[in-house]
Amino acid sequence: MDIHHIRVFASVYKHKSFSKAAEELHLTQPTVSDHVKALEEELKCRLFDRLSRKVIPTREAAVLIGRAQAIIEKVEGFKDVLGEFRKDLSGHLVVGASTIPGTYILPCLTASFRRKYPSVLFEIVVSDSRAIIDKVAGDELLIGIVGARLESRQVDYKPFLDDELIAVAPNSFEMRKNMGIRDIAELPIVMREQGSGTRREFEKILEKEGIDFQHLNIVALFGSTDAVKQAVKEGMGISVISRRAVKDELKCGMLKEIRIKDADMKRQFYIINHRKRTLPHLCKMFADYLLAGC
Amino acid sequence: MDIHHIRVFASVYKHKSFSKAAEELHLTQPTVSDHVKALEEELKCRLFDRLSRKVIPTREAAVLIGRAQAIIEKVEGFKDVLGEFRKDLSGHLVVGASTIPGTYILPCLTASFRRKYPSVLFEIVVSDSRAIIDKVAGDELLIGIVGARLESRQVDYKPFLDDELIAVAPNSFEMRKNMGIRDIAELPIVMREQGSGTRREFEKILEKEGIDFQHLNIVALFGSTDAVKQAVKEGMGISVISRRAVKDELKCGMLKEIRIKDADMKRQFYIINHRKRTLPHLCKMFADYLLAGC
DNA sequence: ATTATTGCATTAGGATACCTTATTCCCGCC
DNA sequence: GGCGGGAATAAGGTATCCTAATGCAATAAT
Repeated sequence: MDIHHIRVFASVYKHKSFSKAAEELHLTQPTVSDHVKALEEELKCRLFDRLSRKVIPTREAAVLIGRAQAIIEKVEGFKDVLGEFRKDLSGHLVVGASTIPGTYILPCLTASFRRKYPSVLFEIVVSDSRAIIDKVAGDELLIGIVGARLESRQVDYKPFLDDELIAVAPNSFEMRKNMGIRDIAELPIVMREQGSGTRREFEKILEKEGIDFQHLNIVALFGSTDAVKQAVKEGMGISVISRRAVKDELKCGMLKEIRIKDADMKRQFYIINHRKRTLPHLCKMFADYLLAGC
Repeated sequence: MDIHHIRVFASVYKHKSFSKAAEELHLTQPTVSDHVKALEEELKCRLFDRLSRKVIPTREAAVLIGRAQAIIEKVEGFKDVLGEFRKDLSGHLVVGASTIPGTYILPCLTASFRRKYPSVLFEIVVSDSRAIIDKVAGDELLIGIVGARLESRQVDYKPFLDDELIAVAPNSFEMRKNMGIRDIAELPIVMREQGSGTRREFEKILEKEGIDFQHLNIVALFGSTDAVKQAVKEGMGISVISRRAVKDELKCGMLKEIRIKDADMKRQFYIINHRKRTLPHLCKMFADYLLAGC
């Protein structure tokens, strides 16, 4: 019982002719004969009386034609269901983000996306990079934006925006000229916790310069970027932090940047997703929107 | 886009497994893989994420599954529609019949059929054999019961009941012993019209005996059997008529039978239908009921 | 770590169903 | 009786579908 047979049956019924049906379906007349015959054998009942000049459907055919048309319609519509679904850009979109992207990047980007697609409801889950990566690897989150690239074979990283780490000090700090990375390492430092992408990038920079992280003069660890900023403002020490996080403070003079002459402090943000999972349409649209530069 | 593909898709969705689906559908796992792949290519979207140990439907699959199940259900039901239809033995059943069957046979048989299937509405069209045969040949009637076999390549005859023509005379008639067919031919005769099966059978009998119908002493022609009977009772002459038509009159002595020693006056009734048309189910059931001896 | 186990993908082969062309058959119509 | 329209039949090629065997990746077990 194939959809083909049903299609042929319906066409013959419509035209009351095998050859007309063949024409409509771009088949030959013998093929149509064959399919009708196959259906008749399967149903164990004659569907058409083939008179010399005309073809007359039997009562059974008349009973079946409605059902046949319904089936054809449904099958035709099968593809279209997807089209409808794709057009409908609304729904609940959960995005994981590490601290910097979640706090200083996504609020702006989600706002602009929502201006384009107003019926989208965003939920931004903010945590540190390690936690977001784990959640994506573990299928708890479908998409995430993080500031570090940690080993995980489950996760696919796509470079997103550039960022730069800078060293910041309290406004009272007396800046020397031409400070290098090794000078920084001598100062008292306030840092984020272990899983932080910012911290990890800083560790990598130190490593490249041959400086052991253990030997830093770390005076406090905080679970949030804001806490770090507050601590620096209070004069606990300096910190190394995303330029994006302290843009406002630098502008109004609450913090000052320590320019470092010898280290490349650039870093990347990444859009991440599970390597094997297909993103739902809305999710994919958002990712593409971000990657295309919004 | 084949029904097969959809069936496989639905099964994989149900079991979240290609191999379980293969088992359910009595296919092999590669076949299932192939079909899913074909569907995915046709729809240009991934339907399942194949993780190592589990298969997870994508959002698109979730959207399609409802439609898929609806299609499958409809296709499964396609055959059953016929079953339902066949069970329903009710409706309007038009049967053509020549005079004798229509008057003396069908009333009894339709009554017994209706005791079995009470929701059938009979309509018996009575005319002479020629007219009924023409209507069946011309698709005006689907089924008929007649007392003569006339040439028509459109019509299929199935022998039904036996009948016997007998000669009847008014009660006042003075019977001689050992009357033969040639004696009958001498008497004044009352007859049915040209198209009558009874008349035609009588002509055939005469012909076999070498008697020319033109030489009969015909005194009246009537359009109905009852009229003939009345005429005989009134003493207009004798007649040759179906035994079934005069059963009651013979019993209560209103007519008397003239026994004829030398002629075989047996004849057949036939159930007829168009050679090329398929009978609707109710019609076929009734024909089978009659042919099976009720 | 190494080795099973599970589960999907891939490949090659053979059977089957499908479609086509050519031809025949049937019936109604000149 | 010959003609013509329309379906059935026959024969052949091809695409499809299925099986069996193998590959490959991710767990789970030793």
